[in-house]
Amino acid sequence: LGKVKRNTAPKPRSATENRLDDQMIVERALELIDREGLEKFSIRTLAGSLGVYPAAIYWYVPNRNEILARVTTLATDKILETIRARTWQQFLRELLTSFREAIRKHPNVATLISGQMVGNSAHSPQLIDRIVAHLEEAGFTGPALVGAYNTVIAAMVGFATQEFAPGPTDDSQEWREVVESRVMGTKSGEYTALSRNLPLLANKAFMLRWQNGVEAPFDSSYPFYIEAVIAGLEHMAARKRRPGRG
Amino acid sequence: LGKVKRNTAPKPRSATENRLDDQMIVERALELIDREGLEKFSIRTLAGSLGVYPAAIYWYVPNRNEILARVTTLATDKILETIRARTWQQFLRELLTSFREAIRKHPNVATLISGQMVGNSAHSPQLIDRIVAHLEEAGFTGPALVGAYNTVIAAMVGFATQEFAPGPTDDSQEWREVVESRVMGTKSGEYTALSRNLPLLANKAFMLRWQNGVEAPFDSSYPFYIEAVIAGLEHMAARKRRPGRG
DNA sequence: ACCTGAACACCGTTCAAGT
DNA sequence: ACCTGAACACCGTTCAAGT
Repeated sequence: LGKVKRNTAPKPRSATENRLDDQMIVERALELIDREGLEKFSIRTLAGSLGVYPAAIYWYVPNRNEILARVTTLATDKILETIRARTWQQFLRELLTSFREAIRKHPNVATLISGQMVGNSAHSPQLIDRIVAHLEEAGFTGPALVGAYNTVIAAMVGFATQEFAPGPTDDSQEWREVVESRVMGTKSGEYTALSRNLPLLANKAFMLRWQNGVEAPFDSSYPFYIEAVIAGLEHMAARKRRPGRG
Repeated sequence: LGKVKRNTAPKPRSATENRLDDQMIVERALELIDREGLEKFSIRTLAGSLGVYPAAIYWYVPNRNEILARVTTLATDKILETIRARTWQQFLRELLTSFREAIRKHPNVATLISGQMVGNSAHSPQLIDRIVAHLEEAGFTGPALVGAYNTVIAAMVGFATQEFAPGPTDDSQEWREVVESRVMGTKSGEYTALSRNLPLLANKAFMLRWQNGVEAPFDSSYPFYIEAVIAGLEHMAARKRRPGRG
């Protein structure tokens, strides 16, 4: 009522926070992305939230992509802390669980992480070192160690980032209609395996759901997935030990 | 020499292509993304490339996100065609290989696919039906079928989209320096497992590379990954058949 | 029905100028 | 050293107007 929208003018900073630095820029960016989503995030809203003009950001950070890269690091850099595993199997179990919990807390960065983090240069050497150490413990050496390492990283990132990635629309009713029209709107009796299992899969499976992991988490699929990944690596480790197999 | 940059004015359409439609919009969009990358893609350059004003696009397509969603579908909708498998294991082997080949041809859409496709509503019911049918063949029913299905989708999308996702910079020398400074720039002797295996992993592993899958594909890691996924699912199928286990 | 031409409300980034 | 204030070169999208 009578309020004027003034996006260009920064709000005054409070007395306690009258100096900017790069850490508070990245932390505030993560807060804003958590709250408003990635699409609404901009340097200008970030600056406004910090009470400065947009150009002030560039004194501390070279560009927007650098902020986003540091946001993904911030969202995932605690995943090692809770892990207390003795065996390599238990380590992987806890690693995948811990990573998923991090994404669950920051679902709006999920797409950033799958898009940037792995291909690029985020995570800490500590994490990489511990993964490699546990895979050596499992018996992997040489090219098999490389394969096992890449399998672990892809497995860690691949599931959870998909599970929690925001849907195509905020309106789950609209999303549901798109899914249903695509799955149902076909000649009856054509996709027999799919339609037979549709009650089981509906809203519980990739490409057949209308809510993302925040509202409808894959809480029973994920343990299955973890055990499948570990069993697969156990099999490959055993295969390595009898090289006559090919 | 003397050329004037005129981004706002559309080039005249040739006589053969003087009518627009949604299919050619999506196809041209994919071409432009393949050629110039996702960051440079815009409705305005797309319109310019088609010889029309930007607003003309909106007669056929509701918004930019819809174009991108249809681009991901276009880039991946042929993956079933080459598959001639008899067993479910061989089907998964060919599926993961075929999906990776699709991403290899369109690396600049990799981040779109991991960000949108799976969480959302892209793929054809045919693909889903065939995956479900082969997992039933493997012996999965009930919640285990859901787990196996989600495992297959996450496995299919997770690795290849990461592998081919564009790096943080076009300059691989710069990328290399970032990776090296992060991995090397630590107290010597601290990350023993990592530094011991660094020659093996360098530029062949996620987070330890400075080229993406286009220049340095994970051609030996991917078969390892496929076999690990299949072996893991075989293990879970066998576990299902003796329910006293757990 | 299909597209133009212009406008609206934004962007990221740069840069001289202030303090 | 750190930030302002304004500008540049873009965006996606809307809409009256043309044909």
